[in-house]
Amino acid sequence: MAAEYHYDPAEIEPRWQRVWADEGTWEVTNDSDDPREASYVLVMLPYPSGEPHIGHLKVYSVGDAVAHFHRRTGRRVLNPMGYDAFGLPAENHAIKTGQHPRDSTEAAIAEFQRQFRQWGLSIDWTREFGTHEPRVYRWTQWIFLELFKNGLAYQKQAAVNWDPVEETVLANEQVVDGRGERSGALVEVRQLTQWFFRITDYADRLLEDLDTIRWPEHVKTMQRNWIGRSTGAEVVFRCEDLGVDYPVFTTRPDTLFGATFFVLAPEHPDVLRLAAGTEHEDAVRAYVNRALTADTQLRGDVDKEKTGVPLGRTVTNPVNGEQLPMYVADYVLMEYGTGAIMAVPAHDERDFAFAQAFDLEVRQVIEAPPDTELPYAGDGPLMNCGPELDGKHNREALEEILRWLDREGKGHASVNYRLRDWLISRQRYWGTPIPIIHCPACGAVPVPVADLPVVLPDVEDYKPRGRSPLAAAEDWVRVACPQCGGPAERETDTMDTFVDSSWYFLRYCDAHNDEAAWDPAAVAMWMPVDQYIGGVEHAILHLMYARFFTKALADLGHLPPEIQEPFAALFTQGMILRDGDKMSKNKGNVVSPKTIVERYGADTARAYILFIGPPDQDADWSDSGLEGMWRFLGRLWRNAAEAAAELPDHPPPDELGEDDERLLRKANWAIDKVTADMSERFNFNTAIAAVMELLNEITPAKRGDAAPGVVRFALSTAASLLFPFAPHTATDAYHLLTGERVWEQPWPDADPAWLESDTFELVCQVNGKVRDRVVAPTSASREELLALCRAAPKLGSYLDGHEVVKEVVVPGKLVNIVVR
RNA sequence: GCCCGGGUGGCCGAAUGGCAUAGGCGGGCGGUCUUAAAAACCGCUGCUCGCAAGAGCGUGCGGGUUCGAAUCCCGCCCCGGGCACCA
Repeated sequence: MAAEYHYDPAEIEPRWQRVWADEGTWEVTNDSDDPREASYVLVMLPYPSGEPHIGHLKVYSVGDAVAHFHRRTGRRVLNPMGYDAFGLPAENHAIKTGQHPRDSTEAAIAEFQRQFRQWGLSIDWTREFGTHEPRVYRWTQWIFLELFKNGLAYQKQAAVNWDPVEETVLANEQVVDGRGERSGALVEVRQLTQWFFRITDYADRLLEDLDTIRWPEHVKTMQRNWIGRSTGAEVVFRCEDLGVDYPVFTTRPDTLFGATFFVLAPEHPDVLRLAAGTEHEDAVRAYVNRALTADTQLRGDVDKEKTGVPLGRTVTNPVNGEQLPMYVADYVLMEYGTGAIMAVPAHDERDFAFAQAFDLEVRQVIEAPPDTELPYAGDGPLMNCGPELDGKHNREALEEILRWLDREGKGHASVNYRLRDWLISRQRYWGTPIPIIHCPACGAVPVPVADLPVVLPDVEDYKPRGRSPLAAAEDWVRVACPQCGGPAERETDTMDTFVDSSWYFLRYCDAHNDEAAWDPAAVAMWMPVDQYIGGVEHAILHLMYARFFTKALADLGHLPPEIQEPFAALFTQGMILRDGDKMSKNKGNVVSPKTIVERYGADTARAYILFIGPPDQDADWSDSGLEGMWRFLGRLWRNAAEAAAELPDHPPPDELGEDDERLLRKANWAIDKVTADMSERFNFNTAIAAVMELLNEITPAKRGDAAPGVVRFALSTAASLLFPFAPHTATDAYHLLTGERVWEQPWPDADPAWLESDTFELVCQVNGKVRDRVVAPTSASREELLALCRAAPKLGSYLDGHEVVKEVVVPGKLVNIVVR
């Protein structure tokens, strides 16, 4: 090919980006007269720090491919961008350098904006915002107040997770294996008064509605496990000495007759009172002190030996009146159930371990299969439960016992959840201020909506000192109570940044509204998000919180009631690794998108990252793989440029030759393949491979005598199909060939006539092994196919002298002759 | 321990009951261009045996179902992820 056709992305890419920017090509209005179907394609908003990394390049390449495909298949697409701008890294940076977090964050945002434009992303930039802008967090505060006024935001004193490094409390979801998610520091338990959102009210709906959304199954499973719904019963055990009732939660009321002891958590408020005056008082006090100060990580270890101390008291088993000895032990958790359990060592592993350690009775009440050792947690007929129950299947007996407990007032059916309320206050500076005023006379008073936003004041010292840095802004803190006018103080904690990201997708629908957080009509037009894309690391935190917000806001009448879920479909993309390792500055194995885009152009980078493998899986970065994509895009563009310049622009001839037909068939096959890969799954890698195959057929060496019009059609089809992955190169190639703008063209339709052929290659098998291939007419009957196969040249020696046992014919594919 | 994924040429991967290895990368061989080399571009290339024609082998391991298995079933091994004293 002539050398004068030189692929130059440095010239091509900015040229088209300018057209898109000048014409506002990717902007959409909220005009409800637009007849096209609305499609909301959203990638999780980035946390702006430093500059974009390779993960950003991947996730936005995926999002952009989906957005382009939706547009060209006739939908009008909302594809917005914003920044999750509050958060600890910027604040920690401020502590170190004194630079205001706003300044470092906005510098990062500027760099993200610059690179996103360089990547040619098809974003509607008119809707852009950062969550740190007062015009935005004003409405974050408004949502807080709506939740507060409706009892969904509340303050309580509770044992909370304190991160000693970040010097703030954390939500349960942000504690992983007993350590702060960000800092990695062992979390301490502190009794503090904090703000919570009542997400537990929504546990059942969060669980049930998982069935209504198209999310990866493993993400749904993680959410189900996190919600952790268990059904069972609350049963009351009475301590006669003190005259106090102790309810327990159990999933196995059918094993009540097997209870042989009773355990309270060390944090249980009655522990010391129960032990008082008994011989165990000192031992109990010592045990409780040790348990409360011990490392929460160690305490949670499954393999840890069971420890505990007797309380010297008993409780009455309601079903048989037996007196069960009471213990305090740290394997019982205060946060779950009632902080007390009935122990059934024969049928629970943990109770069994404790009984072994303390030499307590193990009473079997459910028959186990032969050769099964205790503890046995499975089902079976009851035993040792008295004549009325013995022999009954435990599941049946469970219902009966429940009815009996209910009748006697000793218990009732009950449901428990692992999910806890969402702790949202943070003793940190760089976040949305909680719009509450504490008045000695009136209590916690909401800031009047007219006074929003409560603007984050500037402070000198960002370092948290066990309280929020905002507490130092005394002029800001001191304020008149909106209710009584008396002296009062502002709440100085800020909100968890996950609050900001729990509603940002609603704001995109109506980003410039100064009268309200959004116009319900705008939200009704776009929501729910048709395709959400992001990292699987948000499977619980962000994705659960956003679902909760959506349901709560719908309940409060701020969203159309039918919008119960924010994200109708979710795609989670895998990570880009280097030599099998995560990229990190420490390891020095970071690939910078900036370097790649500068050297090869955005299209090579974007298309390569989509071609590297299935996008939901982790993939290993390869520099030479990137070179391969560079060669492919160059080849496509040069072929297009050459054809545009040198082949006459005639329509395909009426009389098609063999090469014309082959090329037309391949082009239509590629249309069909790419369309299926894009609409049914996210198979960008195989879609791009199909365009490569098509191009391989078009190159001058392969195309033979194909007519110019056919070559031009095949090339422009290749460019058209490649557009979602390499928009600049595809646009330029298409424009050279046709003079048209590819993004204004509808997605190509495969012509069914070219998807089929008059003949096919019949595979001829003997005993399941391929022995020959012959050309067969597509219309051939079973008998004709069999005859063709028997006549295949290489089959003779396999059939001669053998008895034919069976013949299998698969039309369009193969014939298998079974011989003996 | 429990629950999900996954294991295919030298490497990334394609194929979800019917031609194993599409597409890409790398190496090798050959070619075009060049005085020559490099670069670029084009072609061939799973393994073993064979001069060749060809034959055999081949999807983590062992069994099974089937005319036919990478694909379905049973039992293992290994890797990744999630959960884990939640009664």
